[in-house]
Amino acid sequence: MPRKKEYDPSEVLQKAMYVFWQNGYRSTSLRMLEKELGINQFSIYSSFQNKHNLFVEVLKKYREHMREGIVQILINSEGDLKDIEHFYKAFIDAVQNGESPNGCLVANTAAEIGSSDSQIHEALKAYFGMMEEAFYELLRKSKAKGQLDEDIDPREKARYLVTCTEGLSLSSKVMDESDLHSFISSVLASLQR
Amino acid sequence: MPRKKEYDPSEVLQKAMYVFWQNGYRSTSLRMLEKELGINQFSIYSSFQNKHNLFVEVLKKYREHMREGIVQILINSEGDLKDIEHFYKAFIDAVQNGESPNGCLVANTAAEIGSSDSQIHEALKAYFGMMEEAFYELLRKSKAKGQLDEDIDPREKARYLVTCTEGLSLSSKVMDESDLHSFISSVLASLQR
DNA sequence: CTTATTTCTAAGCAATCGTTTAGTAATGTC
DNA sequence: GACATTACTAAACGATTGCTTAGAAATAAG
Repeated sequence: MPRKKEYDPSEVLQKAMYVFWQNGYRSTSLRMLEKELGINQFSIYSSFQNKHNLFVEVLKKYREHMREGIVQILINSEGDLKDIEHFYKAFIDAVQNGESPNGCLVANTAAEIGSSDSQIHEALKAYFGMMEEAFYELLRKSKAKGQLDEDIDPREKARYLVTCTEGLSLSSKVMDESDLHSFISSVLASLQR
Repeated sequence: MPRKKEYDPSEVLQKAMYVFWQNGYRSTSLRMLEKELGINQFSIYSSFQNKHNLFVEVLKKYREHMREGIVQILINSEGDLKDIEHFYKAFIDAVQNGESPNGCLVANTAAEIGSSDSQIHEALKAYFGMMEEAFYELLRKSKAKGQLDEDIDPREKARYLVTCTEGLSLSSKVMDESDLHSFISSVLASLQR
């Protein structure tokens, strides 16, 4: 009976992710989305309810995007600490070559919205949790191999590395590339004492 | 000849700083400023030209605010690495007790604006430079005292600590307090190997 | 072909945005 | 006290915001 959608909501969500990523939540207008997604405002509302809900969906999509992207470097690692360096360098590279056009979407959203919106806050925590697990598993394997000192707590260090990642995202907007690489060296050195 | 201003532009600037700090650049409207500053929109424009210029002035004010505030812990230090811990804890405390209501204004602005606006970008770099110098002088003294390892480059570590500060600001919006303190421990440990 | 259902286009809603302007009030000099 | 100069109030500017709606177009079952 019904008429078929002329667009794929999943594709549209991906495009929306990049628009929000580039401009931030509040500065992204429905007119911009309408234009970039190639669909009418009505269709956005019928598929995603409203701007806020669309953004929450975008944050979930971003988590998957990262998990299936450069975070694979951590997930596929067998516990070599060098892989943490590879991950950070891949992050900087993605920022520089335009793949991650505006740093980390979660870092930007944490700065913009923080904990004032519970749904968004939950999405941010979920992303942090995903990153923490990726780092934790790597550190755990590394410790099992004996590459990581016995007195180091992988859980604590995993959280430390998450915060360092967000710091790196911020600094990538202010410092030059050499400073960012030097930051990575410092972080790595703090694991290999 | 002229009529006198009924407000102190410096006081007004300080109030504006808190409004932008709380809400971010784009989400702060002139109606909000009008209300919080207690002066008319016309007066804002006659004293500060426009919203953008007011914000640039606010960023300069914020740098002074921080330098004369908790950054004094670093500046007054005689090279004890414990003072870095004191500084970070004071930062978290200020976030928690509402003194720094919304983390670090510079971190938030870096996430929101980044390098897309040259005047704002310059103000961010100036803030980073101020923080770097504060950390650098502390580390230099610490090295002179022999508290810091010989093979550590104070300049590199100072930049490392700046990025950690910004990361801490971001994480303070997502993680709980115990995680933040554990982050501080990890950062401190990375200096005292 | 008719009909029920859904999606589309495109216009429009009130509210708010940054900024400006017209007119009035206050000040100090002559 | 007249006059030039500045700061005030308050209204208004066009543009843009998130969101809604009226009506036409498309689909598939009967």
